[in-house]
Amino acid sequence: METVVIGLSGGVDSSVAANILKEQGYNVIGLFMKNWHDTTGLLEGDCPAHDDVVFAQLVARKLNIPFHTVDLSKEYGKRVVDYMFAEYKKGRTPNPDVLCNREIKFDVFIDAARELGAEKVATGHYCRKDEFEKDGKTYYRLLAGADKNKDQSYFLCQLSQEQLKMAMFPIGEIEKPRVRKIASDLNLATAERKDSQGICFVGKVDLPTFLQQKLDTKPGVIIEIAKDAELFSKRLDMAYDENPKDEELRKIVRPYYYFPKNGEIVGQHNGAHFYTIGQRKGLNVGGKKEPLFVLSIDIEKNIVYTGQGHNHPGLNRRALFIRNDELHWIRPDLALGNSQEKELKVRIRYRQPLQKARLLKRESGLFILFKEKQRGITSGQFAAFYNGEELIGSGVIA
RNA sequence: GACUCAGUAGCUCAGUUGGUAGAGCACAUCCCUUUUAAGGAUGGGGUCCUGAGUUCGAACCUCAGCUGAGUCA
Repeated sequence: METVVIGLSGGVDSSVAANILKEQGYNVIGLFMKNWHDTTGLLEGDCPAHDDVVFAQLVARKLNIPFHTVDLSKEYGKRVVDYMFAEYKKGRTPNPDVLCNREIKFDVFIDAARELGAEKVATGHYCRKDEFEKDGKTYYRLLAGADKNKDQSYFLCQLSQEQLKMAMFPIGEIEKPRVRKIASDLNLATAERKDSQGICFVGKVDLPTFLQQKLDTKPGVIIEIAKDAELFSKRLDMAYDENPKDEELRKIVRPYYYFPKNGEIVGQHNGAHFYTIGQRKGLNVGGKKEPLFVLSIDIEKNIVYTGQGHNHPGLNRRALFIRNDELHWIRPDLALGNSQEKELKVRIRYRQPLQKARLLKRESGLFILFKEKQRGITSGQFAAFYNGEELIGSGVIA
């Protein structure tokens, strides 16, 4: 009987996942991890994370499986939270949960699970996995969850074959309403619990407040760039099917760089690094016909550039770039070689409908050209590439 | 110095031949969502520049004043 350690979070998904494993005949062990103790900037009054361990334990008892806890907060702080602050400081917008999966749930957590005798590790993610042989070698595939609405494969876009090999996703084949139903049929304490939100283990925080722990406030100006600003008309654009030269690729992939003379001052902010591209709320600038969105932040000069309306040219871009050292293939056998190209589906944020795109690999990195212009392409976020249902790679947007 | 125009929610403005006010943006809350965002719903908020007058009744009419913008000398 194979031993599987399931990460019990105190939510429904992992509860039901544990039950499914049990029914499938595995030797199941529940392991709860506590990764964060601070509550700075936490929203929602009381701290719901405090109850999580209690719920996890209740579920383990109900399912009659051993229950353990582990404190990985030191590693979490070092490998996820520090990265977060560092990225924001650089003016990028990180995705801590993608890192959390790569560095914690499918790394140090696996180590902890192994100490309990785990041969496999399971989580309550909505995604699927399968495997196949090629040239005598086993390859693992990360697939979207059967519940299209809940598919969480995006958050696992940085996993390796090694990590995938150990992983099991018991609820990947079923839909959320069914998960709820199973939980309530089993009378699990977590059946009615609200889905968790916010940063994994940290919770729903007010970002500026949270970031102020380590990042200083610094007053600066908000500048509005008109829709018809000259720099937009000078911008290179190209048809999706065109065959671009390398030089054109480099141009089209570049974010817009603004200067104060390109627009006019419309307000004040407390630190450009507290904002992200595409953001609308929190600018505190009124008197406009259409809402103002952040187009760009300049960390050096501490300026937030904004533009009016969803269709602002500065907000919608055709292409993005991923550096070689920030490019990751879940399926190394499908990695594009330099000068190779492939049409795939890409998403640049969780739950975004997949977008048709051309991936062009060059010596300097990977260029992604979208069929439709994309809103809020943001440096530091992850672009994930799908071949049908399968997530084959990802990278950090430069 | 004269004249013209303007002064209405935090901002930009609309408004009824006179019956005590609205829209967009901003903001708040909730929903959605294991990132950042976006999106959806709901909501709070106004001595209608000040004073006097006309009127049953004025933010809308009259007069004076204050403030701002502009034009002409």
